[in-house]
Amino acid sequence: MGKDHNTPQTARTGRPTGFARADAVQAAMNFVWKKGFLAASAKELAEAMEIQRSSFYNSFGSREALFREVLAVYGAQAPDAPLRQIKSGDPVVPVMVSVLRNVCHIRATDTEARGCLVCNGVAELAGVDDEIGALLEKAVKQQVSLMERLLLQAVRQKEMPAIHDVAATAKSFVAFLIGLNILSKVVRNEKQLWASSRQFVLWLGVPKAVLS
Amino acid sequence: MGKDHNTPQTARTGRPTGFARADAVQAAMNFVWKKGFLAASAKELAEAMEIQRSSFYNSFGSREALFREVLAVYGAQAPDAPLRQIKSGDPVVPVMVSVLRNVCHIRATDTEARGCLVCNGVAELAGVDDEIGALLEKAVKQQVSLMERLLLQAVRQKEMPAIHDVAATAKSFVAFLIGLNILSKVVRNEKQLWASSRQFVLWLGVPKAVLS
DNA sequence: TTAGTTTTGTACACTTGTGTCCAGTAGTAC
DNA sequence: GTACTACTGGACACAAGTGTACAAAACTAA
Repeated sequence: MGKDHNTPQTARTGRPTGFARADAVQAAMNFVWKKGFLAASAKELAEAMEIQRSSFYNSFGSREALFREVLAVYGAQAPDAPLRQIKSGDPVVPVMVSVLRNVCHIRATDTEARGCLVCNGVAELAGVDDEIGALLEKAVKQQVSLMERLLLQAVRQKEMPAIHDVAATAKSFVAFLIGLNILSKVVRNEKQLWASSRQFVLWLGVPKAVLS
Repeated sequence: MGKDHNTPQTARTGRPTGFARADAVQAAMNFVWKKGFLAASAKELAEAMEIQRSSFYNSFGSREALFREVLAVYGAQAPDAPLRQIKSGDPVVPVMVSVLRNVCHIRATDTEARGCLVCNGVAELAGVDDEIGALLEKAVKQQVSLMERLLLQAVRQKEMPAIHDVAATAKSFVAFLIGLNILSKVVRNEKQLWASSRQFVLWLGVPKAVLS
């Protein structure tokens, strides 16, 4: 019958899978992160994951299906993930600041200078790929909505001064964050990246005291 | 003898080239802009340029050589080109503002939502491709240096208030510009893009009067 | 016209990648 | 042990792309 590709659970019968799915997805993520989505062929992906191409197709079905899993994993471990965990009532500004600081640190210490997988992906696939491209576009739009919510919350909680146009400020923040991630592929100095980011949050009206 | 690939001049003897080189480069640019550098095969490029593959290799030598010409053409017609024309003594802030406004306009009205060729290219090739990737990285670094020079000039000419850390501010500007270009592939509304950009230049300390 | 020069159409000999198929292998359930 | 099931290695038949080679074509100069 139709094979269950997206089956995280181990089947209770039959020959067991000869590899850990999570490890394989992680390996695929690292490969795509470096090479880009389109340039990563099924052959190369299978090699990077240390599995056969037949196992690749059997377990994941297609490159696109794997990419969806890769993006889910990336989203959970990306430096901006803490922003998505903020609940109503939680402090916002300290998280925003630490996320920015972390982006600078992680991007600058990545010896391969890969930047952000989502940012790279949007640059590569938005408007080109209907499946993964659309997924990435959605991620960016959600990031914008999230920032609108968080900025409103921060103002309401008196963590920062009033904002005239929250929608515009949210987009400025997302634009800066994307640009920072791309720029980090070229400017490899953490202090310099942080100096720019620090500047940016001060413009937002974040009190200097929050910057430790 | 070794063929002169990068020969813009028409040879004075032999069979004449059956196509206009500038048009072919323009067609290649539009193709790469949409598809990306790595995904553009010599075959597809030749088709897009409406020439034979043999003519392609004969006239340009390689994909990389063509890409270099493409980038030169792009650089001259990109919306941020006016920044590179500013001489010492020229006004800076009006140009900065009009460049940002133009980026918003051009990106939003591009029906293919291709964003910026250089930004896309950096996301795709920085740290991966030694030839074109390195060229793009250089372009970004030059943009940072240029902004340092222009910000200093603007302050000196009393077009904007003093800046504490010019290097950091220049990088913030470049990061925002890159991010804006990437974001424009997802946020397709010119007014929204401009609202964010307007916000950003106000943070820079540009007087509201300059924003017409 | 003839010689000299350069471009162009087509073909060649690869290399790389694709998705599928299936026998063989390695487990579980009874 | 005997079913039953699912994963794996290797092969297959294409499809696409690479860079080069070379004769025919198309021009200039003498």
